[in-house]
Amino acid sequence: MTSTFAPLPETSTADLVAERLREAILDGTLRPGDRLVETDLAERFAVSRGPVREAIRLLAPEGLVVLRRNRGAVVASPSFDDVLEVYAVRMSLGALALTNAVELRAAATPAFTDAVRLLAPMRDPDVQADPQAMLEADLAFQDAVLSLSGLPRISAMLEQSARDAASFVSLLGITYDSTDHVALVQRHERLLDALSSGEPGRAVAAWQEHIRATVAEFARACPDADSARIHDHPLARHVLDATQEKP
Amino acid sequence: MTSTFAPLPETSTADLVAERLREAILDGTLRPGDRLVETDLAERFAVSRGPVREAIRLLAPEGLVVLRRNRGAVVASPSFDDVLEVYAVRMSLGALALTNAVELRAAATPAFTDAVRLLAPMRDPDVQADPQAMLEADLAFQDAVLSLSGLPRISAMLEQSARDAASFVSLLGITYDSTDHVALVQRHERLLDALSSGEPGRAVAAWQEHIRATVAEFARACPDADSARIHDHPLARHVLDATQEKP
DNA sequence: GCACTGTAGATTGTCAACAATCGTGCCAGG
DNA sequence: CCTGGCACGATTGTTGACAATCTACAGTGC
Repeated sequence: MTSTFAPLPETSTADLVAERLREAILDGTLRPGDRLVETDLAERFAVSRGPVREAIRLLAPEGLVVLRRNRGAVVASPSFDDVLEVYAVRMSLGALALTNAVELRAAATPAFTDAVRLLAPMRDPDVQADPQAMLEADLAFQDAVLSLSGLPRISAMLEQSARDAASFVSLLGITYDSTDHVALVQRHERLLDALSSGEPGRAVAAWQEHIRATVAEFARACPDADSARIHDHPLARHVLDATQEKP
Repeated sequence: MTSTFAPLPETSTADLVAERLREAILDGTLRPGDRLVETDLAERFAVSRGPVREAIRLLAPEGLVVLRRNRGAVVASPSFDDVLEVYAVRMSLGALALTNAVELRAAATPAFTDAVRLLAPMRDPDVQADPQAMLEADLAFQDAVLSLSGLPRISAMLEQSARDAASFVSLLGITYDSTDHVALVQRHERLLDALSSGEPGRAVAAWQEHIRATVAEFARACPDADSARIHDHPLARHVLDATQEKP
């Protein structure tokens, strides 16, 4: 195993608290609008207010909570417009990343093999049965593929947008019941094929198709967005129509 | 003025300290690799370590400092690769934002008039003589134009990337001596014209041309990047060549 | 002379108490 | 009945002290 002697994770108490809070928000224990009271959380986690405060400040730039001076923090309440924006960013930067990956001949690298391997869990029925696990496997795969770009900053932004997207699932009350896992895996396979082909255009097209399908699924499952009005949003053209404008 | 009754700035001590540190980094008082010792800073600003610590944590996600557990924070040392990445993001998301702005008929809004007004300071010889002031005026104008998209998240990301770009100027030791201010203002004017024309393609093209010129200027002035090797970087095609790939 | 271990000083991580601020409910006045 | 001021409780903002950790340097054994 190459990762056995990798640098240890640098986890402070604040990081641990932040991680717990993230989980609580993502699994629905904490719901949009809920207040995060430093004193309460400090008592529950059996630490002082310092690390808790730091943890909350850590979640703010991630978009999971919103801070208001002297009034504490509350769990964020995103709208469907946010979903469209995040996926528009994802489509745009993803295209950039994948083009770069192709130009780097990423398909021939060990990192590519690792990415291919990450698709395996998504075919596992046990994983498919657990929405949370499925979501995490999906995220891990997409992060790995997009990291093939060799662009650290852009990869980090894409990972952030992936976490945003994941948080929308719980914050908007998406129900994952009959999601078509097979189609999802197939889209990922097509993406890998396109990367192997060495044609940037094919990779970008596969990516855009994936985003389009994901947003469409979101729109169907999201109680907030009545499907009729979605197409009024200017961004809908970008993230729902397969064809994109040319410069 | 529309902003007279905007919400008051919610400035805590930590925000003030962060602002001072930002200035210190941006004007070169603090240089890449310099350590930020909480005790020292607390004493200088005449506050306790708490707010200083929080301020440093605030600068970390902005990319101005890097944190290492139990070892404090140091001022970031970006490379020219970072410049290319940031401008690639800027080109990509800017195209998205401007397309949206055109589709919203932004040219007919008061916000557009405000943006036009922001160009005036950049023609002022006094401002042009002060690189710092010129940079800020440029940033304010670009932020205003890109905000016409009506996409809050994407506008925020673009503002962040603009701050990143500004920080590179000092962190990479760019010398601003003979920058062609006239050409810069002309590019901005062309961008406004394109927005008024109502053709998304023209706005995007003007934007890409602006990014291309900016990066080229960066490459010329940056002592770190020997111009010969820049074009080896895969991103160079995107941010230096005017033509972009089609999906 | 070299590699390793142990200690000292500096610095960060954490804590608990104090001060400042906000929201709520009550009460007087119109 | 509604409006405006006031006090109280709850919560955040800030502080200084203590504990844990890191880096550098000196000392020990080979």
